[in-house]
Amino acid sequence: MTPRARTGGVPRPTLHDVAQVAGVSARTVSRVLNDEPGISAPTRERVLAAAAQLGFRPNAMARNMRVGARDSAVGLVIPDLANPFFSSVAAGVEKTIRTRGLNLVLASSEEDPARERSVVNVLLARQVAALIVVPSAGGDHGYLRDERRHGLPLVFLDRPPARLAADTVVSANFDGAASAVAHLVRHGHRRIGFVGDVPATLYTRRERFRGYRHALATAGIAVDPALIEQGHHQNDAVAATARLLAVPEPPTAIFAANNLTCMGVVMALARSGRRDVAVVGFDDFTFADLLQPGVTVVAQDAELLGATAAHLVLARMDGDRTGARTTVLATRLVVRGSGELPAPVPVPPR
Amino acid sequence: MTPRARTGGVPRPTLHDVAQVAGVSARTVSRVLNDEPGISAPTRERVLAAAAQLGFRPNAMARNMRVGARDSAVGLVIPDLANPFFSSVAAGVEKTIRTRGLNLVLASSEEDPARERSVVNVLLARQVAALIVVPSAGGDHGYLRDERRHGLPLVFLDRPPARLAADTVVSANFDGAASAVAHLVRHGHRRIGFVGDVPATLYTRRERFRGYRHALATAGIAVDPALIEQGHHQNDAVAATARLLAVPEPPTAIFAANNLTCMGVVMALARSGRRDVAVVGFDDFTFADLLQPGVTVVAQDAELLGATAAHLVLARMDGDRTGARTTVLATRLVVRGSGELPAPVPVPPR
DNA sequence: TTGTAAGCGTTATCAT
DNA sequence: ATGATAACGCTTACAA
Repeated sequence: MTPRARTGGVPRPTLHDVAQVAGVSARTVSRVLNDEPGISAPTRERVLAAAAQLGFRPNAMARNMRVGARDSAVGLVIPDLANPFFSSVAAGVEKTIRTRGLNLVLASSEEDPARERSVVNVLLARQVAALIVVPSAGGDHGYLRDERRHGLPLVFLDRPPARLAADTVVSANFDGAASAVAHLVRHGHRRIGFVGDVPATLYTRRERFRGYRHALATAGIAVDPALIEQGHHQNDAVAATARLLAVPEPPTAIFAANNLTCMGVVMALARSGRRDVAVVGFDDFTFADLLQPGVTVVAQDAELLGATAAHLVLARMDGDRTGARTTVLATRLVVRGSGELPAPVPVPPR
Repeated sequence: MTPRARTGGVPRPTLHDVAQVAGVSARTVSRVLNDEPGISAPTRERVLAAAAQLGFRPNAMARNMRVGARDSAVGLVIPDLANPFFSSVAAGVEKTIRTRGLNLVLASSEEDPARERSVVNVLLARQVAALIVVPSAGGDHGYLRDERRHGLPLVFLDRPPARLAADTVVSANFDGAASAVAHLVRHGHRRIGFVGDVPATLYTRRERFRGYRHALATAGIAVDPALIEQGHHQNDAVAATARLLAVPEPPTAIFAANNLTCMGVVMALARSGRRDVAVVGFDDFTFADLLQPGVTVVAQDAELLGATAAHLVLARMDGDRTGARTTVLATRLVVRGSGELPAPVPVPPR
């Protein structure tokens, strides 16, 4: 009757219990279970039998502690599990790390820096072998400097950290956005609306907005503040689109800066029966090709983003001690129709 | 120079290191960090300062081991992280357990019973506080009987376990499917195709097929094997739909037994320009309401499914020792247009 | 108010 | 080929 404060039920058998049943020492059981050499066949048999009979399961916590190794888990912090972009990222991470027998521990920060820090601390206390973080806007990651010094593989994903130099994997947000807007310009548009993420301080939002402005500037088009809107959820974007269409000289095209806003823009246009407004979105989504017209997007590969971060983690675990690096993954313009709608008023020839 | 086999870098400071710097014993540091009473203010200060200076982080593994508690994590095994249904389930679990300070450890089984068993073993070795499993078809969960005996809260989700009595949370698959098909019958259809999950042995597939047959039988319609198809991925369902439309007396309506197959069916119909075939799907999906026509579905609440399983886990952790129970969550028919297309040939009056 | 010793379940070291 | 003992980092008696 050991005084173990378990959830209830019979206490779980330990190595010693197995040893006792098998009539050997704990060390021997350990040897057998770890396939160490120098064990006689009969002993081996007896130990295995005893373990099976008791339903023995090694305690990985105790093992890790003794071996001084960190846990065999990689922590991943994402802002929102229900957003398909982030769940694809998670899938990419999981597929990559499990080739090395590592597990995924997932936590959600709800896009809140305080909560992000709290879950990061929990993961670190659990001795995760590495940490991948999609940082929330407004955070400060200086507190992770020590961890890096202590050798923790730490990679930031989709957005760079604040006040800390660390490995980072991001999409080519600026280039992608610029190419999207240039695409619209090429189709004759000069009044191009922007519907961005929230908050406006978010890295991806800022970069994509830079790309938007750059493409306009390149085309000699002035940025009209009346054409700049935002909204994080679909419904916000629906409202934003309505506002855009109501300005005195409304846009003939809209660039939607992420998957959710793009869905909102598309919804708003579909509901109001406007099939003349061109749309290009950032980040692809299911059914973008089935809508009428198909939605032209700048696609980023979410799984690849996750896999790339995971590979970086593995390299660090393998002893790569080179300086922090930033990897930028190219985006790809996927032409489907909505981005090729011509501007209604033909551009006058030069 | 302690001989710790860390990933590299400086070894991490321990309680003793902090004690040494603060000039107190480890016990005192422990007291301060756990806010135990009986500590003088100055000592407290010094300890806190030392901990901060060293960047000390308590080792949760060591703590749990001593306290005899299990890990503060709940393990969740799902077949596929990239499937929005399962990521919503995960979101529901996460939101619920974090109200109790528990973390989510997620693993993917790839719908493979062998892999499922392997990841379950890894999670158990990690001493997860509880386990929620979406079991793959063809598995045998008898090996978990001991765990239940040892008091491990264990809940099966979306599908029941094989060869084991344990808590289970599922949707009303039979009822939902039957109501979907009855809905089509009500709109005059008598040639109703079925596009099911893969494998055909999958619990949800079997239940939904039972519902399909039941609804047909109730309407006095014989099941025509030529109208039964299947496909797990969208593309398979696209092909399945094409085959259905090619049979001598093709269906005027299709019941798609899950979200992916439904997307495939809708895609196939959209691409072939068939707007006359009615469709009802099982499980809702984004944009189902934006397509032309909107897709009528039997919606199940994936997040609620996850939350319900998590609540069951919490109850078990709180000491609920009653027998294994099965919870069935109702589905809801969401009418959007595709399921209300009338059968082209009017049904002759009786 | 603070410290000492023991022990959680495992593995490493050194014997035998 | 096998075992006794210490140790991993922490908390819980029990002293002082």
